[in-house]
Amino acid sequence: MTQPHPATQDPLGPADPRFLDRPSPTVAPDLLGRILVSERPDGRVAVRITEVEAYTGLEDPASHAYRGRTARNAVMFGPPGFVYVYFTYGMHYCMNLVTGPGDTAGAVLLRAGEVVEGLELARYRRPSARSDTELAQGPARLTQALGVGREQNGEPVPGPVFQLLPGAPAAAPELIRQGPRTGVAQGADTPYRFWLDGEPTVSPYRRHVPRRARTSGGKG
DNA sequence: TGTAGGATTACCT
DNA sequence: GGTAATCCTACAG
Repeated sequence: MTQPHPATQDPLGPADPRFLDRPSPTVAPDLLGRILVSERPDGRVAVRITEVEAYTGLEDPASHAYRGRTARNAVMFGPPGFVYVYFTYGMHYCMNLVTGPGDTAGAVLLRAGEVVEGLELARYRRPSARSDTELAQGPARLTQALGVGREQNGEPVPGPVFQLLPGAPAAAPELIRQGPRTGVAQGADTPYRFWLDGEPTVSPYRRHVPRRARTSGGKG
């Protein structure tokens, strides 16, 4: 279930405009170890990315883009280099980087990271975190630690809010692992989840569990 | 217009 | 280990 990822031969740096204009399964491992900076009115938080998932668009039954363009996923169908933020489970936001090639609705979900700047602000934003490891351990936690919500949907990367830095250093290729995506109902066997081996911020893998049918007359 | 279910998390035993 | 929370989205009728 876990396998090493064949390292990219000639990876582009995140400052290169072509960095995100590639298929998402290629971009995803190249994001590991990079630094994502979030500049918000209340301050600046940066995370070192440790876990991601690739979604490939119309061909991918697990992608929000699978059923075509809607108001919700419109950003994914635009050019690479923008953030796609979505709301889920009635309370959480998660963020993606829209990738290429071109307008193919590819995206990489940012699943976990290590807060490397703005620890105090991240702790304030994530009061339920019992340790700094939990500040950005999980896609909704990472989004909350960065102060990202619905208003950041469609923000450019790089841009005034988000910056993607090389990392110091970027992930060592031999530490990159690859396996099935977490929590998705369809396409769960496609090994498009990438993470850094040994990182405590990587969220534990969970298979998708179908919601139990509501009982008629019961609550809900 | 109604309804089922979700790229999750926190808290319970 | 299990499940409630909570509302938006997509889709059927």
